[in-house]
Amino acid sequence: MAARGRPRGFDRDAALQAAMELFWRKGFSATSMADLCGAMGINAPSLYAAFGSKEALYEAALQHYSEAATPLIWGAFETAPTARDSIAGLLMASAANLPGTDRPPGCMITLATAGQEGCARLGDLVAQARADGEALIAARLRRAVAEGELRPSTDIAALAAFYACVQHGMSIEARDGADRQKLEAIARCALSAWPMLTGADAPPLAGTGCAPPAPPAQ
Amino acid sequence: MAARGRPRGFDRDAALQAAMELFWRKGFSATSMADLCGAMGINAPSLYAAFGSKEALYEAALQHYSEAATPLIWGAFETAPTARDSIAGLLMASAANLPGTDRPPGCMITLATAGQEGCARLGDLVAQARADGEALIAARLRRAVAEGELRPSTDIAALAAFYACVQHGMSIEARDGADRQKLEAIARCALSAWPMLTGADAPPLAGTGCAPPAPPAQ
DNA sequence: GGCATTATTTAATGAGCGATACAGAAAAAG
DNA sequence: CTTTTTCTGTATCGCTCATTAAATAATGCC
Repeated sequence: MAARGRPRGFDRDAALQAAMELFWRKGFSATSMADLCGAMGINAPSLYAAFGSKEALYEAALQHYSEAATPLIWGAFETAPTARDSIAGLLMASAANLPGTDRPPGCMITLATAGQEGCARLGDLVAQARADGEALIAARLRRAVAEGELRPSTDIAALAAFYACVQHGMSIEARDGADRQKLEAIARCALSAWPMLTGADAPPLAGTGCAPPAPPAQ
Repeated sequence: MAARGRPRGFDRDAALQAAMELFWRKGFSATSMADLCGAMGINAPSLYAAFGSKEALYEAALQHYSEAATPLIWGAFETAPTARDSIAGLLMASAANLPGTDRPPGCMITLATAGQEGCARLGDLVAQARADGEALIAARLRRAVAEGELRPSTDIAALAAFYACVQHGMSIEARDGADRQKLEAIARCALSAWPMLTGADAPPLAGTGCAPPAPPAQ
């Protein structure tokens, strides 16, 4: 089937890339249609014809981001020989890629706040993507237990939450200007807990002096 | 001096509290004047007379938040007998207070994105507040070195960045629905690295299998 | 009482928002 | 060629945004 009618006068992928960078940097609601049209080099009707709406364009930009960023951050996660290597690779790749030299700093998914900005559907989308990351870590740890790398008593949920938390925090640090060296230092600190978290049968940090729960306040 | 003129018909602190919760939950630009007026129970001119502008109101709300939240999170930080206790208390208090049961989840300062939303002044304000938190941790660690608790070779910058990163990440987890138990598990994991990070003269994680730096991509 | 001062309500301001109607332009199909 | 189809530019839609002018109401001071 041939392309009927007047051909599109712009590169759809390049326009999507420009929209992604803008959404990534400024968030959903702070990015206006005028901003988008300016960065994409097209007028509003072309944008609507190609992407449907501002919300649909954000969704496409998120997909585009995920396809570009996932192999960089998670590329070696499943193929690494040990769970320890998987997580070390994840954190080190995050440290290498999150500082924004030519790109916006931090992870677009981690820093997205579309849910608070009134658009519940987009908020669920990015929250789900964040949860998927933690689930990937947990699945890798479960596999390590099944393969005998980790003890069955390993607190998988706690480890997955911890390393996901560190990776999320690194996006905030990156957005505040942290460079690669600083993020790598953070990653090394987080990884230094690995033997303690996986080497003992006792629950992590038992008897290390943490105060008992106090009633939540504020 | 007596109060001349018609007295104010609303409670300024209660209105500020309502504005704070709205900004906290939705961010600066996604919170409209109509939202604020509705939550504060006043009309726009009263808001402008009492606070000056939307931006000034955000600044006042941030100040109000800081005064209310700082003692809860950082209250025992300086008085704790050891740096280890200071940081454990910081993370455990964060775990106790960040899950939003009756309040918005996560830390207002950590999650603030006003800078990306076009208002540079407010962005600098919250970024500075985040940097201040890390500086507090670093100062506490320096004190611990001076008092002999920690070795002079301790990598203070790395430790401060790491624990600040974990605390920042906890706000993202809290906003995604993490409860107190989950955040406490994260805190325990982070604290379990303490002996490794402070017990050796060697730089943290030397020879623990972290890949050498690769060229940043994406 | 009347006057000065301050707060409140109502209503309106201009600007910017996301989204579209319409006409013209560029291609394939007949 | 004409017709059909699709894209592009201009101009605008109705709406919401933050902000404010004007009029009214409530207090202290005289």
